[in-house]
Amino acid sequence: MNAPVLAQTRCGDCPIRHRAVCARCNAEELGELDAIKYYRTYEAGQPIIWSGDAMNFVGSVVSGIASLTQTMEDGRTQMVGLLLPSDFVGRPGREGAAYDVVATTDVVMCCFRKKPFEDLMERTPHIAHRLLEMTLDELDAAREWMLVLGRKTAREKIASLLSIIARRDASLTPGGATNRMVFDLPLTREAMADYLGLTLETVSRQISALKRDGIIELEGKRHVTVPDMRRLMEEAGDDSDGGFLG
Amino acid sequence: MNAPVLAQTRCGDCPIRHRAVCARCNAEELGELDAIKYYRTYEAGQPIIWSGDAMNFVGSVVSGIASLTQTMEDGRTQMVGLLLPSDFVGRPGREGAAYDVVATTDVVMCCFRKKPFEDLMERTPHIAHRLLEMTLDELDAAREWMLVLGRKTAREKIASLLSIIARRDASLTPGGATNRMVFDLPLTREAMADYLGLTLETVSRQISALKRDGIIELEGKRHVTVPDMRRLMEEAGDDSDGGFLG
DNA sequence: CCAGAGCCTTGACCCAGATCAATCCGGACC
DNA sequence: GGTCCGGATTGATCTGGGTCAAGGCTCTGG
Repeated sequence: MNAPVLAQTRCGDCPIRHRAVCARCNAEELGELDAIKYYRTYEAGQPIIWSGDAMNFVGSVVSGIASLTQTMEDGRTQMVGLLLPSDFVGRPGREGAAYDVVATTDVVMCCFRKKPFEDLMERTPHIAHRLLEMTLDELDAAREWMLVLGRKTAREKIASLLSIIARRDASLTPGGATNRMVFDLPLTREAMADYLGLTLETVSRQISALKRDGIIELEGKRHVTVPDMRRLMEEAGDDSDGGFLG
Repeated sequence: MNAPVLAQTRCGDCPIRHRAVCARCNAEELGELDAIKYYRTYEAGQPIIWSGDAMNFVGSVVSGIASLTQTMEDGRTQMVGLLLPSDFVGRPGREGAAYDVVATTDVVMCCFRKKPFEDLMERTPHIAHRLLEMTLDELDAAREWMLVLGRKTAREKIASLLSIIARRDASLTPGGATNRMVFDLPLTREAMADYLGLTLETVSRQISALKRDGIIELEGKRHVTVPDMRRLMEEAGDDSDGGFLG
């Protein structure tokens, strides 16, 4: 099932043009990247990296969904990042991993061996530049999320998560954002709870409530239709549409 | 009162060697930095930048404390970053500010005009490199904080904040970290509440509780003595000491 | 076809932390 | 000295979301 993806996924002609490093590379740099890259697949539920492990690669997600999580010794866990296709993983210049990375669905990663990648980065300023931009984006997303975790109600949290997933989904789909959105939830209720700082029961109840109130429609447990994104974003308590439309 | 600081603060001989850009610059680069830098002071409570405003500078905090906050239209606010001396402010390559930046105490900033700074960054790879490192640090801190916001109890949140402040304080003080720590809280109870996703009443109650239990001692409302950092960090629920000691 | 496993939903109850309200304390200013 | 004012504390009460528990779907495998 992954085979066709692997076969056609080449850095110079990447189906998703992973934002990480390819977007602005010229042919020569792409050649260098090609020389140090390799693909790996992980099955749903499989760990990609454990927090604290030495990490000898960086890379980006080609397909599937992975998550960054942090766990306290008594088992409380908090998801601190959601990695969708084109997202970058790894910390150039850092020794170990800071968080657990787990494949939430089946995942294909495009990896670069770390040392050569860092060398290339040294010689190629725009790669460092691009990486800085991406890291700033992630920082913004993390800070946005701090507001969700610290100040939003359970209902607002669910609405925020749904609208973020819808938004990211739209950005990957040619055709993009419309007022009516249809997508599949890539997360279990438990994973959503870990992301939102809630329990899975509360997640379930709030999803039922949003359904009852006509904000979303559900087909099965995962397939979501949002008849009116504006209403969903109101529920999320966002003061703007986050650039989602227009 | 700020005068002496201003007088002696020169990039090449900065009292705090602000981590931002100086640490690895050679004489020539320092000269270029000197040419585009200027100092600004802000009084406690004064806004430094409003979210969405155009931002024509980057810089670092020389003295005092500033905070990054996000506010929802109904007034709920969440602090998303605490800027202590040597911390960097600004997003090279970005247009506007993403958050409100407010001076929590009187603040002195060392600013660089943005355009020339970006040009310099273009020509000087190690500055971009340094900035990437710093942004990765901030991202780690933000993600660490997501665990605090999402999964910790009020008491653990307070203990986490106190130990972070103690830790940062120690790193600025020659002599550094010991098991007994003494410092001043740079934040009001309300600001602490905004950082922690709590109300100021809960903050007050939990501080009283930690005092009652002998985890901390208070002199006045702001001066804190931690007789045993290990106990405080236990209360914070951290699985490690965060590299604080040893 | 049934059994079992995973995941999800729903109900009943409880408690940590929010909310509302009454002081208190310490500095600034008259 | 007294008054004012902006924190901070403490108490009383309420409630959103956690906890515990009982099923319900749906897919897999026998």
